[in-house]
Amino acid sequence: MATERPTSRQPLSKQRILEAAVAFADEHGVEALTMRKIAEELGFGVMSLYNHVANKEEMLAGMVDIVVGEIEPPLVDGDWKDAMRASAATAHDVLLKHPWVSAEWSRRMPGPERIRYMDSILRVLTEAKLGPELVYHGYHAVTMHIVGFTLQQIGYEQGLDGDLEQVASSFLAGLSDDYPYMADHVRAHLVDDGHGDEFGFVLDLILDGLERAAATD
Amino acid sequence: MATERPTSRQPLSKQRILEAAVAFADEHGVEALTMRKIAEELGFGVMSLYNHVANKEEMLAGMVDIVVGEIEPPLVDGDWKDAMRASAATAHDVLLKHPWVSAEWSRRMPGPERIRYMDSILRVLTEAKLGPELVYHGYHAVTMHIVGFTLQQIGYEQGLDGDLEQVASSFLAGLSDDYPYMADHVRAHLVDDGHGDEFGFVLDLILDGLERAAATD
DNA sequence: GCATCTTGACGTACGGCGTACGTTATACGT
DNA sequence: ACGTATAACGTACGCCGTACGTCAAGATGC
Repeated sequence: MATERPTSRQPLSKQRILEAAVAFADEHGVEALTMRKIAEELGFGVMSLYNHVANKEEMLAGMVDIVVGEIEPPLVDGDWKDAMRASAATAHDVLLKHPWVSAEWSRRMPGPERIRYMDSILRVLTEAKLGPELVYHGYHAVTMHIVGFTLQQIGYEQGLDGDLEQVASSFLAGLSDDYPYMADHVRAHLVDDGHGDEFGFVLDLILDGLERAAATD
Repeated sequence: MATERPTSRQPLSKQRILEAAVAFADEHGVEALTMRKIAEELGFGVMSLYNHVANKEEMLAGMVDIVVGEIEPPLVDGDWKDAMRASAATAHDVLLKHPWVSAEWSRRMPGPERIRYMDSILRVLTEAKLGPELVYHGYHAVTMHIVGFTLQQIGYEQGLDGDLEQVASSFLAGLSDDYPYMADHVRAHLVDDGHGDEFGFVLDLILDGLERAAATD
């Protein structure tokens, strides 16, 4: 007859808080995330969270870093472009699975997992013998592509929350005839999601460009 | 002896509100922007704003669109790559002048100015005879680069608010020896801001890649 | 000249937010 | 057995976006 309630009353911890917060943000969006809701989810009072995280900002930083930890870093042996493509693909998947992360990624100093990830990218580029200048630019180009592209993709997808066809056609209806190219582009979005692997297409533009630049040094 | 106060008491309007809000966000950051502060800035009560804007979200959308209107669209005659480069450069400048815009850009449906801008980009790409597939991908690649790159650049710059050298070296001091490539990269950031025009470098990677892809069709 | 309608200002109030602060109950080293 | 540290809790504060009701001044119709 102890006073403990048997319901999921493992003690609080930073890890448990962050995991609950990530799950909550995945489901309801990061803009709906509040300290009170996370506490409630875990069955504690709001202020108990503050024994484990300094404030909401630190919690968000920790959440981002947990998600970054899910990304597979590139393998170091084998073709460097294949390795980068494979790792970028997992990064793309992870960011799509946690749609709030891309927007948070940019405005924060990197946490431990992100440092680890950055280092692995830089290592592969360095060992690809691109030279310091191209490693520097290439690193920025690749990470920019991964986060920027995914961010744009997510923005587009939830801009037309739900029925693509309906939203697009009503958008087209309201579009002035002065913008025929825009109208064509929207229609192009409607013809299946074909257009192949667009993420990979642009990534290859960058990787091939780097390779070519290294060759003509 | 009328009851009017002479101080800047032109009547409120949506345009005046948006301009004040843009200026405020430029100075204090968009996260510090509140309806009360904008109203105070203009010398009115909070709720008077709501006679001109539906809510804060609509206000933010309007603010973004005003800034997008500052971007120079590409010229349609002359070399298409030159035109794209020039327009992208002004976009980059504008986004740097209003550092909060890049982050807001992505999560909104386009407003009138952004539609106008999108159409002008698509027109140049179309008239460059890239073919529909490359226009589609190229449009996404270019706009992704402009917004994504700038967003990343801004995040980096305000991540180390103030003295670059100091922040970077203290970051290096706390960095584990397990990440030598990362350390090298941070040091590379320290050797002047040289590295030339990185924004343009990556943009050229994309533009040249598009051109080459069009040639080998 | 008067009545009516419209516009845009205003103040009040509500629910929710992040979090500072003081209190209390449990666990543990001695 | 007894201090001490840890981590839970509740209360309270200031700020947020905004729903709602009010009201003065100008525009409009007669």
